[in-house]
Amino acid sequence: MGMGPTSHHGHDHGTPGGAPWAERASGALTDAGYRRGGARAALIALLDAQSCALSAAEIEDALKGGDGRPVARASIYRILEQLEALKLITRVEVGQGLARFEAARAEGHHHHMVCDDCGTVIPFADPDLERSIAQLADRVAFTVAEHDVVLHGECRDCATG
Amino acid sequence: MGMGPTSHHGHDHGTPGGAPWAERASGALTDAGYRRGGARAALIALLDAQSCALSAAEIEDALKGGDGRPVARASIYRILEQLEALKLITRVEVGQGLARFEAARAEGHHHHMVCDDCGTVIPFADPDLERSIAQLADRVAFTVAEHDVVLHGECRDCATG
DNA sequence: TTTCGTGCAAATTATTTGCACTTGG
DNA sequence: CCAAGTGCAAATAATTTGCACGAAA
Repeated sequence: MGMGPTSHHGHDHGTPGGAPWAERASGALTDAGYRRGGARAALIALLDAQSCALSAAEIEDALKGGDGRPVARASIYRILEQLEALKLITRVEVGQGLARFEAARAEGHHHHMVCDDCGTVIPFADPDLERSIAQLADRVAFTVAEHDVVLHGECRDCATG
Repeated sequence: MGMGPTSHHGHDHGTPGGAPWAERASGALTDAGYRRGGARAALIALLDAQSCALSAAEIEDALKGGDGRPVARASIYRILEQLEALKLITRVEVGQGLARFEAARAEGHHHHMVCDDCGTVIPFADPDLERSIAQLADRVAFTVAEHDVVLHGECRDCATG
């Protein structure tokens, strides 16, 4: 239950240019007693480079395609499970029958729009929406740890063309 | 594209006691050219009696357990697919690796809280949240047809006991 | 009767697990 | 050296599909 390698405390917003998430993830894994492993490092690097959620299959393909080293599907799922347990990544299900995963960064909180026509997933952020959810979370007889908002519809390309 | 049995127009909130959804569903199916079928009727009746989303397995068990007549799993999925295509039901995915379905009633719009501990799914409604989503929908370069909000955390029972 | 609806069983797809081999500490 | 990390292939779980029979129009 360490605080992580660096001396940050509480939130850690900002730092938009660099990407401390990969470091934080590696540190948290070490703290949790995990060893260093090639597959895991490749997966973390890939997730860190994404701006939105990827499915296990997409991760496998990206790593196979030279964007890191190839990692077996089973390892991908196992690593994703570990990362999720440590809250380092977030699982996103948008109704396509598969799960997507993305780095959980305090500063990059967002939700998703899904084009039910072409399947594209587009991220978006909205402070007002977050405020509504925060207020709601205080009122319900339920301890809210996370929340997900998914908008379904048609993306501009599908609506236009 | 009928308006349904009664002469409502625009929103139709209220009608809490009766349940015109089953009728509307049957009517829409007939309009769409479907015949009348026992399995489908049983499924519609079951969905109409629920206050929240059920999974395919739960539907199968409920129907097998005397709450209607037994329906084969394949038929359940096929019927759910038809109902979803006609927007008569809504598919809800809350991150448990399975899909849930519920009647799409204009007057009963709500979202879901999922206890990540015991798996219970609890419905809730919040006008302020809806307002935020409606405003957001107007601003984005995306045609929003539906939306889903899922709160993850711990239910009162799991937090207390 | 003629087409659609339904059940059963096999097929698919996403994900998990078992086990042998490799590697980090 | 030893336990943890990883790959491969088989096992599961949810959902879909093919085909034959029964029912609605």
